[in-house]
Amino acid sequence: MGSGNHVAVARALMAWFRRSARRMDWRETDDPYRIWVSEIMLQQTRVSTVTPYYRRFLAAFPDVEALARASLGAVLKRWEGLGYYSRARNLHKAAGILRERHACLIPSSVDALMALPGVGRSTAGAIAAIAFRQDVPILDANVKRVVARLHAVREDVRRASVERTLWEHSRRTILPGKGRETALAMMDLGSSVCTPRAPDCPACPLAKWCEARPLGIQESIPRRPAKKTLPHRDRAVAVIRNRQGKILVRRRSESGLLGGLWELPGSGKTAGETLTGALARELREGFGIDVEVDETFAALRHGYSHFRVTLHAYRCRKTKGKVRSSREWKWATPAELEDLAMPRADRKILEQVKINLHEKGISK
DNA sequence: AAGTCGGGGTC
DNA sequence: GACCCAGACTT
Repeated sequence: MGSGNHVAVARALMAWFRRSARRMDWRETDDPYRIWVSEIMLQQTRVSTVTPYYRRFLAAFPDVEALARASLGAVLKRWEGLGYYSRARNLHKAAGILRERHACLIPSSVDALMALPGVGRSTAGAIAAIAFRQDVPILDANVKRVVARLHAVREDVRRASVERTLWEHSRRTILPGKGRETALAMMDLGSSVCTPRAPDCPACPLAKWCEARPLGIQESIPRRPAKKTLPHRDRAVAVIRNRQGKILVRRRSESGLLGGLWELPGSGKTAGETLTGALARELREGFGIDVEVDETFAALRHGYSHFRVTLHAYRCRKTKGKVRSSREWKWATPAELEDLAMPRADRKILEQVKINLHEKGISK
């Protein structure tokens, strides 16, 4: 594409955007805090998924001060089910930094934004462009796809050298003085017209400049990496009730998978072990209690980003010992369990527990 | 550069 | 089932 066409492309994009802009809660505000929250929630997450979470989160934490003051547990509870929980941890941590060092103000420069935990170049660009109306580029999945097709980039778009090229292409789409509108327009175009599969090229305002379209290769850009089959694990989890009918739960480490969430105690099996044997061992080593592993009442398949797991839920009875562990744990009533942030899979297991209790006519 | 990190909508 | 999503961070 000739360099002289960039302004024409940008103008065509703007004209299309004025007719086709999508409406979203976070587009109705100029509050940088709200836009920041939305950008974090939207990382690797669809608009339709985010919307209800965004509303509940902002109702609970309406500004930086409220978020910084809240406990991590309260923040994670509002994030429960949204996934990628490091986003919530980083958001909470960043709020603390903003309160201590920035008088609760969101910085406006890309570099200062990138210094916040959980804010990379793309998110920093989006906040600077949308909240502060700067002429800076973004490169989310939508924009990456649009510019890769526009310039017929056949290489793997994850390669660093290719990514630098795409950033430059994104920068050239900015209509001077219209950084905010350009960013929103490119995202909308990628979301509603230049879609991963079956793009609606006849409706595309950039069709006459698109290099992929005349070659018929638009659907194979960006090039997908070869699919790899995800490993599968089996895991046993225990439902242990004490004499008050409370259930034993423990809190996961704040780093790593599902960090900071509460879960049913459980274990994977190592070589030469049975699943129930591994569960008994984990409870002995991790909590200092002996249990009798009773019947299994649920098996749940669940997929994570890089592996799959089948959770086998066992009812267990404590036969000896008092719970003692270095990890954080508690006996929780059903009502208390509702207030803890838990992984989706564990939540489903507990739903089964409730149903079973109901069927057996046991109250509370 | 490659791996880690969720969950659900959608085809 | 596989693919995809307003990516960041660690190793």
